[in-house]
Amino acid sequence: MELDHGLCEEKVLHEQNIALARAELLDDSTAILVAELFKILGDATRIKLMHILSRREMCVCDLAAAMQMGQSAISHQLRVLRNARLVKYRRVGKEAWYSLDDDHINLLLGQGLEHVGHI
Amino acid sequence: MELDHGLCEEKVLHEQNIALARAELLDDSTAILVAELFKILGDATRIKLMHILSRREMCVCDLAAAMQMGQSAISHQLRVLRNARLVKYRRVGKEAWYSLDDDHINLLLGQGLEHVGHI
DNA sequence: CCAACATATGACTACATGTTCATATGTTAT
DNA sequence: ATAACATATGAACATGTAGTCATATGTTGG
Repeated sequence: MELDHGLCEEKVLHEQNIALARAELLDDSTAILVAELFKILGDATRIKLMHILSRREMCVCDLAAAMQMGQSAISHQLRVLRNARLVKYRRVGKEAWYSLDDDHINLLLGQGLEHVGHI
Repeated sequence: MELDHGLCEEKVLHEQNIALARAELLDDSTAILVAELFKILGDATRIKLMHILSRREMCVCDLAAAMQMGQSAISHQLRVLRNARLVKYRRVGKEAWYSLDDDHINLLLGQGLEHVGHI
């Protein structure tokens, strides 16, 4: 990391911008939190899972069948979503029924779909 | 990928859920597009860059100075954002002034910040 | 208790990704 | 033309991640 490299030429104008940008800079922890949220949304499998779960509660085995993927892969991804509190689940006997944790996350998903023009 | 493993026990109930989920499944290309969008938002450096650019137009060298990072790293990240059409830039002499491409992306950023409770 | 089943998890592999270093490209002023 | 500067880019390296396989955990019915 090359910290103290010189500023640009037009010192007067640019230093003001730099100072302002620095003052308003997102602090590391916040940036990391937001990035981690988006990172979790940044996988097609998880997107599909969440899209399914936004419509109905499903158990792991059925999710695997619907997505035509192995149970283990689905389970691993559900753990990621669980850890990020994006999905919740309840146990019914040997089955685990998953659903979206709240509507806020559904809103984000919708915004994403809207942005790529598929809504 | 273990495609044809058996369904769960409660065939009747579950098969309906599976069929519905399959019918409403996001198609691959859409899921990948959305995932790629979120993936790009899934990095703290890019989040900070976009946060800065949501407030004011900045040139590469000043962004590097404000974020205390090397010019090359910033430039690489700006290219990622550029390719995803999340930022735009205009050349002024030797400088390149970057800004957010539109407000929609700013909305997504805000939603993310809101979700992690930092707004 | 035991067998069958649903889910979770650890280890491993293949692949993607962020930063750095060195260098190329392109612009301006002399 | 040349030097100084701002930006872009390629290669290399370190780290992270998604899926697979094998297996563990935990539940239900016999």
